[in-house]
Amino acid sequence: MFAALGDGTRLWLLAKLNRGDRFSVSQLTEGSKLTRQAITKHLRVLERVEVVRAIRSGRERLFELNPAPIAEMKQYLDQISAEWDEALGRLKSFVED
Amino acid sequence: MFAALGDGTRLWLLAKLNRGDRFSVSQLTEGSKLTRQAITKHLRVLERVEVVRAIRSGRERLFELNPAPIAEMKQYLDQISAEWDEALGRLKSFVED
DNA sequence: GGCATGCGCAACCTAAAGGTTGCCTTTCTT
DNA sequence: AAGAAAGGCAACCTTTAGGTTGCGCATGCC
Repeated sequence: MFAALGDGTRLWLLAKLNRGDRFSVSQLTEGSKLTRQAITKHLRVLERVEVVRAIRSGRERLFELNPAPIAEMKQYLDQISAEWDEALGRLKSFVED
Repeated sequence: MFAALGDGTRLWLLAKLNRGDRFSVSQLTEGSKLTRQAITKHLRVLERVEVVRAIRSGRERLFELNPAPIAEMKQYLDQISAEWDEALGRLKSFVED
């Protein structure tokens, strides 16, 4: 999941899909300096971790964002910082004693 | 940042540091099947994005977690899902009209 | 039917990521 | 003072990630 977002091009794709519109592969390729194939590969990566979802309409594949795994990730980060805060709390009360 | 967390070993390291304790390189290497050098490299990656911080004490380098960039990342994800929710809202009111 | 459009598949290339090994320096211990 | 413990550095290897090119297959349009 983190790895899927750990690439500039893919973050850029997410940004394009962010407004809630659906885009075809060719549309997503526009303005990217990369080949359609490259974009396809990136989309495949995003698809595998389900942060993006494709529905085919005729000869096109329209991609849209899927918010669920993003929420999951936030939870994970919340957990990390919560445990960290707790640890800081323990340290503080230890120092104060 | 995402890329830095996009590796199993590094997530594992973060998990070890998560309780708020400080660990030396050797300590972090224990139980990991990898060489000390490999761990060092991973730590360097985490250090570069500042999710981890090292302080040297004698001949050791003690690593600790730095919560700030994690919070930053959460904010970023919040922004994504907020914009997505907003888009869904627009869609909903459009359908209802 | 015939041609353009939108994609997928496969082969291939190159650079970078992940790992190991060997050796050297610094610090601690006794 | 000498040896052990903790690390850093550099060279090297192997796999994977990111990209391109060429071709083939549907779908849409006239």
